[in-house]
Amino acid sequence: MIGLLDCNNFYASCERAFNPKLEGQPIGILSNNDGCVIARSNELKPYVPMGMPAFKIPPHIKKKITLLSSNYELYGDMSQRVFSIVQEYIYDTELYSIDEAFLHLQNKQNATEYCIALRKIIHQCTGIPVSIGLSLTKTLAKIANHVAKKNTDYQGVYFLNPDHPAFASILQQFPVTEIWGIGRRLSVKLSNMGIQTAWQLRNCDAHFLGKQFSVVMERTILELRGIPCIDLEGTHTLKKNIMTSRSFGNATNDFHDLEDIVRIHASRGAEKLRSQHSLAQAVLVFLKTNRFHKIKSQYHPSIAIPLLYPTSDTREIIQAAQNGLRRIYKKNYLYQKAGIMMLDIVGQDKNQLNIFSNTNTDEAKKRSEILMQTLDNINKKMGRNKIAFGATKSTASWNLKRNHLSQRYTTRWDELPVVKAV
DNA sequence: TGGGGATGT
DNA sequence: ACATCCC
Repeated sequence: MIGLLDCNNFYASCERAFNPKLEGQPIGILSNNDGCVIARSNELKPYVPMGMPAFKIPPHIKKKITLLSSNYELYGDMSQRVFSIVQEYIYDTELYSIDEAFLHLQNKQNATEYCIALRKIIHQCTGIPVSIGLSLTKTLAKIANHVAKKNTDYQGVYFLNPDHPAFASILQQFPVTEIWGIGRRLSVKLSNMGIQTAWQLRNCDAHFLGKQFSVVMERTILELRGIPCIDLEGTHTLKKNIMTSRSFGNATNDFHDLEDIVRIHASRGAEKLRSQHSLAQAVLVFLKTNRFHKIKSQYHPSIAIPLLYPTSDTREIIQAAQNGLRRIYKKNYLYQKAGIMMLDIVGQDKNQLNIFSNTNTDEAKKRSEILMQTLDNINKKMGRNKIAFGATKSTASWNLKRNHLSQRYTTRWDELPVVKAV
């Protein structure tokens, strides 16, 4: 039995857990740089569609609602609290996103009751409401989760049983657009073929549509029939690419700004590599101008710099990234975004010696490992970027815009919630 | 007017 | 070296 646990309106619920005044209010959380609405409380949903840019919200609506900058430090910590409880009660879990986890439930008989109890504990300990969908496959568990959220009769847990008579009618009412793995583009194509509901897709020729679209489509159809094709992924599955990027608060064409930015992303990328015990064989650097400025000329360059040997050493990754930056930078453009990607990732055991390199001797390799480990340990203990390569002004104009940030209630001593006894 | 991925051509 | 698709 597969479960999908999903926190309800997660970001909004995190804000409410520490600010009860927001209870029952229409609130929205904004993306980085206070750009788009990326999370909404139920009360906001009728007024503001998902993903709407903040500047497009009509003023008379804006007056009546609360918009907050995203506070990932808070959400990340609350996420850990929720899932550490989940993992106390369920051994086999896959953390799928900041607010979702797939669960593998051994005992089919009492799964629903067990999940109802788990849900209560999570709410009691964290203040976060969650919904749990149960079924035979991940794709069906996702649908079950929608049912659990929509229908208040179920106490937040619903078991979608393919053998139950209700199964067909639930899938008949479920639009293809909302199926996990079917997005806007695909649902338009399916709609043109006359396929509009999950039930219709379930009854299609999986092999034929697999050829027409992709293996992903084929698996989705089989999963809709209750045949598991997508396993739970353990923490051991290595990422094949690692990207870190960010849009700027203000566009810039200053080369030194871009060097700072690329260095920060390269350091972060190297950290991510080390945290999954892998090495990259190439680093890709990219820049982007603002794609919404139709009039100004656009430039979206990228370049992949091969590394001499697989590495996760911050210094070498920074070197490569800055070489790449130098080669793609042109001063006549205003850049809005920059980032790096780690490519051709391999396991740490692939760190073979290279006879052509005097920086990859056994001795140098050991020293690099010790240095990086020390760096990671200090930053883990003292806070991200406590120790870094090169200094960066914290007032730089390209820094994130976050004008409506709430307190980081759970991770900063000076931002703890204050209780007043009257 | 977001960030992070996988996969296709 | 992109482009497309998805969450």
